[in-house]
Amino acid sequence: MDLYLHNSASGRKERFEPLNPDRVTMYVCGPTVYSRVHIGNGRPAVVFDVLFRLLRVLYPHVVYVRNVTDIDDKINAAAQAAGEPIGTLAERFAAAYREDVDALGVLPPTVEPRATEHIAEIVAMIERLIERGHAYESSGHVLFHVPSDPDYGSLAHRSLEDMIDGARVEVAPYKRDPKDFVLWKPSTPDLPGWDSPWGRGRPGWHIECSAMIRRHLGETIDIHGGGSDLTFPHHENEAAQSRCANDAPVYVRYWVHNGMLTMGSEKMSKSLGNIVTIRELLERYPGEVLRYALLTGQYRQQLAFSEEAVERAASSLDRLYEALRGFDEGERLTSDAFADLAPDAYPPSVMEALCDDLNTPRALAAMHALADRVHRSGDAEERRAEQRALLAGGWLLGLLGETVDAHFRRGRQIDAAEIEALIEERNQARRNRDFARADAIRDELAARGIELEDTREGTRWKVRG
RNA sequence: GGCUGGGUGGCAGAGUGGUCAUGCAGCGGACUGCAACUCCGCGUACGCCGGUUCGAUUCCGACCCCAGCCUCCA
Repeated sequence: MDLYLHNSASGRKERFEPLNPDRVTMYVCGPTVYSRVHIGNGRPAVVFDVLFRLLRVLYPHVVYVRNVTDIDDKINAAAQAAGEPIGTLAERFAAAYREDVDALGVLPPTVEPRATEHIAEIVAMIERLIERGHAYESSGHVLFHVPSDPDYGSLAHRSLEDMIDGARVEVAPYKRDPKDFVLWKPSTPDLPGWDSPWGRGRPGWHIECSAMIRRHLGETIDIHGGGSDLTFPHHENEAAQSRCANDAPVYVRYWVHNGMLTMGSEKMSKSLGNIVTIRELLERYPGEVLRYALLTGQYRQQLAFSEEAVERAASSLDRLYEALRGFDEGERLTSDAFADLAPDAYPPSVMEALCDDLNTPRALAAMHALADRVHRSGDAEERRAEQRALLAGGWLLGLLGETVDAHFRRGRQIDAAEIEALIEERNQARRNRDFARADAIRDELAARGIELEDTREGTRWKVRG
């Protein structure tokens, strides 16, 4: 099955053809680790996790790199404010990030490189840029000279004339051109720094990604992902650096950008202060519910985030889990086993939706259609087959990874034996047509948040969502 | 101002030149002792104005409105 992805560079949906099908490469901009991330930061993690899963199904070998930016002025500032060593703070938030996205069902990437572990590569790349006449040293800084790259602006679709010089940035006197940006800057003794041909200093943000990609994935990669707000200037600058420092004619074959989450009508962002952290949400909702909510919109569109959206996601997800009732958990495949299934072992409807530029809303609709098929299945064997299909589709989306039992207990510690005993007592009362007693027991359980359902197979229970 | 992407039923959100998205919520019915789950069914949805067409929410043009990027930002 062919995969189609929207390429930001061309502005259109293109058939995905990896440079080398035996080694598909993908890089996604990870977090700058100076605080807890918000749910908007969770969107690319989840979106590209779905793409990673899909690629693993379609190709034998996928290398997925998601970096950690652990050298940045904001980290320095946060460490100072917290009275904590910079490295300790960065490490703490890197761990927090992993914890947060793990709760969202995001698989670990193949490599998670840190900027500070690639200083040698960064310095070497800057030296190449200077040699080739694309960068220059000035007042202890090294700057990329934007006019030296004839293709600058090709990703973000803007000409140099479009960019109003220094419209919103004060132009530093050491820049030859207002658009020139920093590759290396000097550090003071109290700040992290590394020796370099230009003195003790630290790298600029854009060069980190260029260097890490070159080191781990090579000069040309298949997919580069990230939020649409990184397209300019981050990715444009990154592309310029790599184009000019590398020998390969192409840097990124497919640029893939996710749209922003909005709160009300505005983008969720730290600068606007309208954020809600993943951590805060996890105190109230399962990570899987948050993931479902993030998948209700196609990744390129803006997605309206709200409490109501999360509540809706919770109800929708319950519906899928209801269809898994009675599934023998012993038959459940591990995540790795799912990844190794042949592409045609996944429900075609879900595959087709995802192969069409990751149309997750359509994939979720397909999941609900599969759930319907479970409910309408004739015999136990057919039902089991439909449930297996549902689970395979679920794996692609990173959903339905819990057992039905665990899902409906909603993280609560419950004495199942006691509940079962009460249910038996109630059923005895029902047999005796003592409905007052039966209802009293049901009400008592309901007060504890436990709902009962009488089915042909007997009575079952779940914790109210 | 430049460059992107949008405006779909109560809400969220797909999609399509002429039959159905899907989910949540709501309503009616079946099932149930009553519920819940499940099932069946329901609701004059496609910003505005023109054009093309036998037929447009879908194509074309104008207009209005919204959001993102152009500064750190997923």
